[in-house]
Amino acid sequence: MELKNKEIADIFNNIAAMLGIDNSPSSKFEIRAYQRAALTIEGLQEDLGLIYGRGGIDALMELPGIGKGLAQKIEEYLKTGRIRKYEEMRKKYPIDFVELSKIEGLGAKKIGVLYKRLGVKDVETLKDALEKHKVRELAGFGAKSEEVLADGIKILESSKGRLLLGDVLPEAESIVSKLAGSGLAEGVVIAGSIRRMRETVGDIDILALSKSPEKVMDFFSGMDEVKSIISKGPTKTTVWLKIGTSCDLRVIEPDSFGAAIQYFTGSKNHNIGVRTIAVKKGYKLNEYGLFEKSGRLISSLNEETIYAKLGMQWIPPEMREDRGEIKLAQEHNIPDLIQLKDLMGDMHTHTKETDGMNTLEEMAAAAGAAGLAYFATTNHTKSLRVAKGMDEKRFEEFFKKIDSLNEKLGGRPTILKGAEVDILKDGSLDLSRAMLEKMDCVVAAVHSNFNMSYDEMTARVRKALDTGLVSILAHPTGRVINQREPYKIDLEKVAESAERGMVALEINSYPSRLDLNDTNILSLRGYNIMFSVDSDGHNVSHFGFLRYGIGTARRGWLTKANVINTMPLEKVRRFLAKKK
DNA sequence: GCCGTTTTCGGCCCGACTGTTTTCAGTCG
Repeated sequence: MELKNKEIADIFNNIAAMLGIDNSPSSKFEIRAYQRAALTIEGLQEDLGLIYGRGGIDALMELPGIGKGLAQKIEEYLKTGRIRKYEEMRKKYPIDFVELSKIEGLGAKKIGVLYKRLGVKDVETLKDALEKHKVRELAGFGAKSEEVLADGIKILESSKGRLLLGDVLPEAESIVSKLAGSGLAEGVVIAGSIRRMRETVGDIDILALSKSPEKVMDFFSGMDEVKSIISKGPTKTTVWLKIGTSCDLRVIEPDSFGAAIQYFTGSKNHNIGVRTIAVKKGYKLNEYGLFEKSGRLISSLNEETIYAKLGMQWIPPEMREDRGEIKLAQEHNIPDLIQLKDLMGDMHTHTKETDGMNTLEEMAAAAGAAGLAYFATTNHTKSLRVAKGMDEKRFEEFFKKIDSLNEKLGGRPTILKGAEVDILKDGSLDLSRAMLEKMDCVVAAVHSNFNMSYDEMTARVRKALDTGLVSILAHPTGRVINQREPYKIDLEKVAESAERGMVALEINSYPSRLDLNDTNILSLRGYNIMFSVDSDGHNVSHFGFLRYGIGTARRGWLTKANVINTMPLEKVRRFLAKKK
């Protein structure tokens, strides 16, 4: 997330917490408004400063849950670096709510009591109070509370925050398959942010259908993956996993499947939107079904019917972020999103010749096994010395190998000749024009001098695209999740060049990249540009990353027609040759 | 503080689990 966005979301969450302590009845909904806005901002990833720069207060007010009051507070923060109302409130409660709230079981009310009675304002002062056993003396707290809080602090300190989808999804699938194999459940599925294919995951949500919930919960809480049990009941159990995240299991009657999976998939703001529509129609929607006021069940078995009874089209999970999809579903204009099976090729892969782990032959076999009809090998170029980047001579040699292997394979799959050519500091490309013109697929990327100004970086990349030699711009923002911020670049200006020069923008499927991300893609909807969903595979297993890139493309509302590597080989060759 | 096919006031999603309680508030998702 963009840094400013996190700061503003934290401030809104802090304000919500402070309002929560004071407990006036009218503030109940004000609290919810601040929390909802914070959630919206946390999910944005596009910089609020950019949005504000584009359209001012009005652009901010278009964001769901942000009205005039909050838009003005965001403006104040962007301009002055502070929000006066917040600083006033901080004088009364100088507490780090955001940090303290991360402790399981600790919310605004309890934090307020701990502050007023014991002066607790951050994790350190809480630890001190716990060690002196002062917490158990407070009304509403006991010895057990001290134990739970101490455990919560340990978990918080060992937690790494949100984990990569690419790390968590395989773990979730393993848990699901064990639960399904137990014979205790009729069905087990993944819900939550994993089903929505968010790039990072805060916890794992699993839904099981069973008529003997207690047995399922016993099996689940006893699994090898589990480190400790946070709470356990017949319909809901939460555990902490050894991989460093929590996992919720909800067990539900098979008849309620549709209502349950809809509810547990979220997002929270999407559900609030859908439930509000239900209320307006005089219904009630919960995880057990859609009901009339009288309590009569209208629908519960599948998601499609529930959305239909609310006058909506079914909404793919990846779109359920309260970003306009509810209105679209009411108008029956939900796009037919791209699917993994639509991919016919992969335009960005590496081999042992540079920093890949496998030979060309091994990569070809793996691409074929992954169901691809073609793939481009795009090794690094000479300037990238750490990756043993290749010069013109080595590319000539390597391409001879491709010719002979292509002959041998007879198109199963077809290997395209390419390079991931460095865009140098001055915007020139790291191979000769003559060499690049010989290639089927030129992927260009920035791998150095990340700290340029907004204008310099934008000009650098546009200069490269404007050569007419580039087929695809790889990982266009350069961000690496939890490691490196995106470099400063004007994607709209880049999109102008891409549109003019028939350059596809990459959705890099590497789990730590996923670049462009969903919000980048959505922000470029006004441009007539194509995308390329690529693995950036460095070994044979990395073709499996493509599902994460497809998830991101779906979160960006893309269809098959927006993505070049859904085309059959001859058609994609025409695109690469820049012929319409 | 947000929001509008009940539109500028008067509503605002809904249920499970826990600990400390004797009927519920706080927390979470």
